[in-house]
Amino acid sequence: MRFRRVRLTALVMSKPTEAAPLQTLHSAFAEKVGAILNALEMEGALPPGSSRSNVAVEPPRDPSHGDLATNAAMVLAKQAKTNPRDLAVKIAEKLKADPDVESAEIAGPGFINMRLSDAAWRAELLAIATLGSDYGRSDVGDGVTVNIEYVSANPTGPMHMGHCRGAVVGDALATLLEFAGNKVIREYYVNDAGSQVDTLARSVHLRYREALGDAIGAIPEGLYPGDYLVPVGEALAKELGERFKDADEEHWLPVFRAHAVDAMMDMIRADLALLGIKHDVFSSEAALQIAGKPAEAEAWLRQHDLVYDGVLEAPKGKVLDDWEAVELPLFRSTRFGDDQDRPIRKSDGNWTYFGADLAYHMQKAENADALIDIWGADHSGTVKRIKAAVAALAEGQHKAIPFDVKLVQMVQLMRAGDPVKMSKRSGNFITIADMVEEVGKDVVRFTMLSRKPEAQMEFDFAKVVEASKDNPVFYVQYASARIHSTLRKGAAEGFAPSPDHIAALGAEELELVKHAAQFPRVVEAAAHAREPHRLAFYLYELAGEFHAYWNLGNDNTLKRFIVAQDADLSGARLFLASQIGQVLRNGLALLGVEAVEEM
RNA sequence: GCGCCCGUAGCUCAGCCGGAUAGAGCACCAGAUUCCUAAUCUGGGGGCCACAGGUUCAAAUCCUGUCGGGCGCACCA
Repeated sequence: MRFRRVRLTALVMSKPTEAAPLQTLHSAFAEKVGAILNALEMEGALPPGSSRSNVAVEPPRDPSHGDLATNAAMVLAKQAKTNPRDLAVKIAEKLKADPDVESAEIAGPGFINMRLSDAAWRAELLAIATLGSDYGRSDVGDGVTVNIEYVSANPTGPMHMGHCRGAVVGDALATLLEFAGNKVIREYYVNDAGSQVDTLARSVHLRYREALGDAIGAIPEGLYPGDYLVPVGEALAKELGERFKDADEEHWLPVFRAHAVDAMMDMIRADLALLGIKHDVFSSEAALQIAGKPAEAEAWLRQHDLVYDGVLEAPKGKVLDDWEAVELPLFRSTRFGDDQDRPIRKSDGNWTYFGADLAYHMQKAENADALIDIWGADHSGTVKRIKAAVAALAEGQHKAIPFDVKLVQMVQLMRAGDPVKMSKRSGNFITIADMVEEVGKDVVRFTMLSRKPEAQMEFDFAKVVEASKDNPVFYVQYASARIHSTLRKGAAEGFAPSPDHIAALGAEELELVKHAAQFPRVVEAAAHAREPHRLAFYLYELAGEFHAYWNLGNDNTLKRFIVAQDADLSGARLFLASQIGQVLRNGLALLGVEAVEEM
């Protein structure tokens, strides 16, 4: 497999080699190449300050080319006014002087292929053991505080399937970025100010009357019919008595709205907990408005001539009978790449969703260096305006506010090949609680993370519980289970994992180490790309390598982890097994999936 | 009509800030179980990376256009 390249510039500048408790073999080599290029600059073979932004040190696609390869000579030849191969010779010479480098050969148009010494790989195996659950942890995030807003489902009902993917992706991304050296704020935006929470309050009021003995009949069109509101109504009946039973709506609406939202958020938090998801901050849209944030934002934007009063054109390509031209306060999002300026207030004076959201993003930017929103693909149309808002803020404050909106595509639920029908109106939909109960948290999480989020996916209840390699989560967990089973058996027979004789590990075992040693690179690449699914694929491959090695023992008992007649070798192999298990565990932890010890 | 995402093996998908002969699983074919868990492994066939141009020493990857699929396009949320 291939890995995203590690940029030398960042690594070389970061810190001297001697400290580096987080240093792993691959980052060490990126630095070594950087040091060599520095030396060549001193010698005059390279112009000083040459741009290295395209220099990569990475495992070659074809393993027969060696353990590591660099394209440095090809990238820098032009700047050095020489040809790639001549420059490659100079770089390779210096690489060969490194004791960890067994060979450095020039190949193709100017690649330098390195083979590392077995000792270097054994040292990496020890590093895994030493770092333990910190193996793979990185400081590339440089302590930058990232606010990740995800889920943010409307507080009108339980979490259902539509929320699931974004929830899992956001959570895994948060964990990943933390591991990669960022400070992370996990935030949930509670949309408790719109008309839909009024609808919710009315629906709950109905259930409240029902609990007090009124015959409510069928739930009227336009209200939420779901049974989940029954206990909310009952609780309110108990708490408030008959006080609001026959009162006018204006009297009870605020009370019921607040109670209903609280009850829904409790339910949502419980649903999220089933998936192992916990947010740091819940921000209320209503509170934001009460605090006057949108008004502040508007004033600030008007000052900067970014909000003006204007009239929108009628939408094209779509016929609206009730459309009429109205003057509204508009944000100049077209100045930042949007197709149309966007209203921040409605004609009734209330804030639009966007108007509040704009202020909300400004609030988030007060406490974070970078922002990430995880949204469902059905909100793709609003990405440009919110990006415009953040861009305007950044411009006004003369600072960069990196901002990413990740769109996760819909999940098509299937059951043995047939689509599962859901209808929200009838209150008949599959909730996250249903899903977790049916297939388990680990399956839901791993499956959601085993596809890139911007691609549509199917989730087939029948397939995801299959206990076979067709199902990646089982495949990876099975590797973990096998490792623990071996360690248990070893312990029972008096063999303990030990680093003392890892010199006994041969080429086949070191192949496994080489794969495990990719983990820190994968973490950095996944964090950089903000794509946790890369971890899932990596773990699947590592598990595959492990299963392949395991099966060598079927044909040849001397290749098992436990070789009864050789305690030293057994200790070394069990040590290897336990470190592979460590890497699997570290990777699964980033995905929020348990590394099982038994299946 | 416009915007965003996607198009890679028969199927499901990786790979995409350019790098060496494009990968995996499923399915199909042929094998491995006196076993530390066969819930596994080994081997095989299978590709115009949607299409057409462009940039480059080098394009599945970047740019432009076309076609196909999904999502969205009122002051809703």
